[in-house]
Amino acid sequence: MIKKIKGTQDILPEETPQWVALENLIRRIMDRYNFRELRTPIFEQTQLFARGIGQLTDIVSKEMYTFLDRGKKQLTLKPEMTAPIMRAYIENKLYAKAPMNKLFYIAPLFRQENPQAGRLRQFHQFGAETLGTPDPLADAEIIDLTLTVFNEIGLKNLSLRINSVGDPVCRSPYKKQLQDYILPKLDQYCPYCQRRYEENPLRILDCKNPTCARLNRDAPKLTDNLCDECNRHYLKVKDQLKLLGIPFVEDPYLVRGLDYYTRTVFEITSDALGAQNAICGGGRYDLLANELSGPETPAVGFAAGMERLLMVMEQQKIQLQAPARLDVFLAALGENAKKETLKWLKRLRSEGFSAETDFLDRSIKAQMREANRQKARFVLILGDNELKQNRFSVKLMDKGEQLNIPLNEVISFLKEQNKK
RNA sequence: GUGAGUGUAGCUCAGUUGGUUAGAGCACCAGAUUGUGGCUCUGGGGGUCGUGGGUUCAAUUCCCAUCACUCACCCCA
Repeated sequence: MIKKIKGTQDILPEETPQWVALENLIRRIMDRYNFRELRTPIFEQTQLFARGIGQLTDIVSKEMYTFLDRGKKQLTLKPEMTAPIMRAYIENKLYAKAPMNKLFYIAPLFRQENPQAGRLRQFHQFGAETLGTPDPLADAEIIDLTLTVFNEIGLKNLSLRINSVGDPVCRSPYKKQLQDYILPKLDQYCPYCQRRYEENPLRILDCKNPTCARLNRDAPKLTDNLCDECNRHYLKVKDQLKLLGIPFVEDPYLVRGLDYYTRTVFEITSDALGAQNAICGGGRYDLLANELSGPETPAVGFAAGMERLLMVMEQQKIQLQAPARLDVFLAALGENAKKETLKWLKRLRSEGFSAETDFLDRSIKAQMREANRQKARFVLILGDNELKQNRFSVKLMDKGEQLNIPLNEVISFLKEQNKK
């Protein structure tokens, strides 16, 4: 048997309504916040991610699906959306059409990691990016937007953590300061942290190894060493969150994995998930456009994991949409009646009813069972008796009643019933 | 890449201290009700016990290997 690729999932018909409902809700809210959808190709030149996300990040160094096409071009299935959005923004010169662009996406992404609860090789994210302003109000709007989506879904027990990672001006002296603090105890840190020491000492701060966390307790904090501008920015973001009534926790150890972040970073986690408990992450990335040879474009955005959201929703028994119900099941008995079924189905469907019949030549009993299985509201029975009288037997499945309705009145009868 | 756990019916799982025809619940089909669903009752179909090898008179059970899945580490959505 040929099986699906490890870490991928079939989304079965019983699950798709929940997906579609979630997507619709996201689109409605994006519309209210005036973000517009941008769709980009499923693959890109590998260079885009290598330069945009950073060579040293886990995503680029070991998780990308990269391959050569027939022209020996190196391509990569997109592992995240911020770089492609920025590429499209630069390539299509959106900055020239408007001084500021608010964009959103819903897209499948690919990372070659070992799957586990809440982690897949093909997964889906939705997200939004505000391009073209350094204003802390934009940071706050992005955070408010994500929480609005989660609140309207009805999610409970989320927590928002925020931090500022500064900019190159304040980060490099701080890096040195941090390395000076760590160096005397470097041999006590875990092997991963020892490796991070040279390349990315900031990441040592959010190591979850208990020993490392203990050693980090008295480490200098970047938030205490921000330059004036970064500090003012961070204060304004926090002010706005307070004004909006959004509860948050400052986490000086929150350091996000991708290289392009500057200033604001944030993460939203749910206690309903396993080890992979982040449902949303984001922040400001003022330098990415430059990195990709575009015009200087301060930007802020977020990405949220759809599968993880759906997992939390399932745990919290949140159903965005009532399960689908069939309006009408047409049960036909005998050759003469069967000849008429498709014509009647077409009529019912053109009147807006969902309608189905039996294609397996089954008994009336089996057809009724099928109608019940599909939660049909009405069953129209057409047999020899009905044909003789030019009438349908109409069974109201919820009540168990059965009526006799002339053929030419059945549509208006069903419409009348529908109003109740 | 590393570690642990699990593979028995469509699904969830029992079970066999190695022994003839491998079980339950749910689901499916049929009958009780020969033109009527849900509830109930009765019956039925469906399994190379993940795969390959070894030990044995005999393996679904023990041993080895292998594959798949799951969870976790790293990191992330």
